Amino acid sequence: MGRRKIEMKMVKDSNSRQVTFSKRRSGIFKKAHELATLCAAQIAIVVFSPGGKPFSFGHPSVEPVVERFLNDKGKKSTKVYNFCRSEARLEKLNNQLLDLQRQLQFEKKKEQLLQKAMKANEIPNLEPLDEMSVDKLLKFKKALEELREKMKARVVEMEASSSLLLLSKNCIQENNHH
Amino acid sequence: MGRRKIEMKMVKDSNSRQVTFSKRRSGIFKKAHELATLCAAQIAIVVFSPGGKPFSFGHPSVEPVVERFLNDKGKKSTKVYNFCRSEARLEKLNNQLLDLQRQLQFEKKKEQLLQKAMKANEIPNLEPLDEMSVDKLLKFKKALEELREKMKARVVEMEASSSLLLLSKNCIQENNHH
DNA sequence: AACTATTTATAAGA
DNA sequence: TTCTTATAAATAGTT
Repeated sequence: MGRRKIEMKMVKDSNSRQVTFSKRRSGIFKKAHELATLCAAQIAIVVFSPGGKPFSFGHPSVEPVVERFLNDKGKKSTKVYNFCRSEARLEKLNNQLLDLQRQLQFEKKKEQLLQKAMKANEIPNLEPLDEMSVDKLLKFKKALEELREKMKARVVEMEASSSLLLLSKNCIQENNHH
Repeated sequence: MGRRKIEMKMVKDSNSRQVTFSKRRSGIFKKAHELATLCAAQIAIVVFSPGGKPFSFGHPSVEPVVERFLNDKGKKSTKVYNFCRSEARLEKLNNQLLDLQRQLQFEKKKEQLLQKAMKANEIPNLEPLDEMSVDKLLKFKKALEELREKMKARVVEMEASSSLLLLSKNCIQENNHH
């Protein structure tokens, strides 16, 4: 879209990347506004710039749309939902960790390549990144997984007993939107 | 965009509206994918069709991006919510993750500096940066070890409190602001 | 679902 | 940075 067709790869130059990000972000937000207007649709967008700065667009606003989406997704619960939520959050943490691991390893590789290149150019070398970061991340992940398994077992057990309890106390379960 | 320019009002005919929604939704998702690819950006979109059906796009996926956004927000604003004990613990895990993300940002910045240095054919003073990196990694290791201990404690606590939960209709909340 | 006449988005340049 | 503009891309109405 523009003077030239561009390859669908990450823009290497950091300045150009920031410019491209700004232009395209506003383009997407405009499209989102149009979609909401034309179709009476709810939409939420959150995006982080390459520098990690958050931007968002929401119609009517981000939070209710996101909440609705997350609630629609995984729901079966009674009042034990606090524990289910905890369990769900653990899974999210797990996913985030996996992401971080991948990103850290990716960064490490890139750094190694850069260091090689610098060596070839007779530029003083940098200390390699400590392996510890990735190792500890892996252990952390394992611990989280173990914890999650224990919680899962516990939650299932509690769901069974507490739904009986709640029934006897005339509690209304939340609706499942599906 | 198309054979005719259209007014930016809700499309009245329900069939046309659904068609417009589908076309534009896929257009936006495509743009989002391009933004993520070109700019190495994280993006999450959730949208409900006029009929209330949910659609989503996420790079790397919806949940971590939304979580990150919500966490960022919570950092800036006053805490409105009370958390159950277990959730307060989880929030600490979240904070640890945010720290990891900052760590990652740091590595990325370092990398950018390396690239700049190579481009400019100059040798910047990289030694302080490198020392800082090692120092942060050591702190990171310590934090992870503490975290593992906390999680172990938390499992024990959960197992104890789950029996209490069964006797209580509502989640026992408590302020957890130290 | 496919097709195009148009409109819209945007990459590069100023 | 903001604006301009040539070109790529999206899409409204049609088949």
